[in-house]
Amino acid sequence: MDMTVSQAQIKAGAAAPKRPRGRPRKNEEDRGDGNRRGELLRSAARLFRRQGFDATSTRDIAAAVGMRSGSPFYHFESKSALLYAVMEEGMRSAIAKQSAVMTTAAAASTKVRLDAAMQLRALIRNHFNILLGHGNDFIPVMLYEARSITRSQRTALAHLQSTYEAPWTPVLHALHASGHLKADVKIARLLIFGALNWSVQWFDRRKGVSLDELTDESMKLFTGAP
Amino acid sequence: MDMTVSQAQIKAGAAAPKRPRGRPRKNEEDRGDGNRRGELLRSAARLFRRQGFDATSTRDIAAAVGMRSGSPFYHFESKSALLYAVMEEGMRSAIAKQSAVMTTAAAASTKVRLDAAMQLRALIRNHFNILLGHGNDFIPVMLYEARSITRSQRTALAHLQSTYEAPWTPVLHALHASGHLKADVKIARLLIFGALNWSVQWFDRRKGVSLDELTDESMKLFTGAP
DNA sequence: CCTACCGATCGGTAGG
DNA sequence: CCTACCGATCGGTAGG
Repeated sequence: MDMTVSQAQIKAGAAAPKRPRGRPRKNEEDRGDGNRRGELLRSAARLFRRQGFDATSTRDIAAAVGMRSGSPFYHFESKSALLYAVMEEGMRSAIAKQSAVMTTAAAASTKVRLDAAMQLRALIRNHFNILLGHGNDFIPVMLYEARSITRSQRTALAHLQSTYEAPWTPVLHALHASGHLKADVKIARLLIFGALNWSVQWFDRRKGVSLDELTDESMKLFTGAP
Repeated sequence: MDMTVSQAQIKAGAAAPKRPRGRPRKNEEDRGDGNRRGELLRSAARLFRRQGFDATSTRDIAAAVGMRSGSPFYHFESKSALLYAVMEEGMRSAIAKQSAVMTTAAAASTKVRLDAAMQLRALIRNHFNILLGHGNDFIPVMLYEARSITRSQRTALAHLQSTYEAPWTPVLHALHASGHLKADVKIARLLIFGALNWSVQWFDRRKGVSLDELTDESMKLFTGAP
């Protein structure tokens, strides 16, 4: 720390004292607001969503957080590692929000056996929020840029997606058993996710319809009752 | 035609006889199987769908039809003009197929007032075929690469899309009036298209489920009855 | 995290 | 439709 220049010079041929190289340790990058990695993730998500992955250069991302062109590679191995990080962060956050919502829904219910329709409503409402809520670019990026990650990354993501989708299946089975859902559960789940996910393409926050209304209409469409 | 070299040389400074330059006339490019433009369109559609627009180079497309790197620009002004041509061709073909289907459905019916559920079924079945049928890459490209065309191209496409969607609205209104569709018609249409369009992401032709089954389950999900 | 840079690739064009 | 080419941009890296 207090080593003088002359002392350093005595070690002839030894490396001069440098700032640490390489990517920062996990607990370094996660703490505080000096979280440049997080800023990169958020900016990358916004740009990837707006322009697409291929049309966004690492220079664009660097500029968005006030860095020079080469600096994102201090935080991420490659551009596609950055894309995958956006997707993974999006899925982890979505899974966390969904469990919180389901826990709350369960606690609010006075019945031992939860009403399946109410649960589906909670799942759909939360899903719309994840897709369309303000500043939520991570999941849209995951949905529409899956082509640009490697096969093994896709496999890893598929596990997170299974975790996310898991709570939907028993709810749909219950609704099928009670006659509220007529279609085959497996295909219904795929069609329902499609209907919801596609909203990213047309939903306009400024145009009147609220996420609650969207949820009501979805429930009517899929189960015949709000 | 029979002008000799010496005759040509007499016209000092005049342009020597050349093969015609520029893009071919409309009636030239549309006739016969020497339709290189059509081959370019089909190959571009396949590559754009597989790899995405940005990840596909004009060299890839040229190679796919056995051309050299610069030759696609003989047929199309630019790469994005090629993309737009794929989308437009996709929409025109889809509109044509849909009208044919609706005409047939009307002719097959003995009732003056067509059954709305039967019409919706026909529309959905045809839509699945357009999305998932063998070699149909044009519409998937249109659905997932809209970001890469210009605003004015998007406006032009929107007109074609309105034409395509037009027959759906009265059918959905009829089903709403008869109580088979509970949701708001406008939102229902958006959600239904989402459910269908998303199938491009997960449908696997080799995995058992047929387009007819998919249509049945869709009808059950949206109207409660196959 | 910055400076300075490299090799590769890409859309597009002139001229035949 | 081919040949030969150009300018621009891009992901990524060495070294500090």
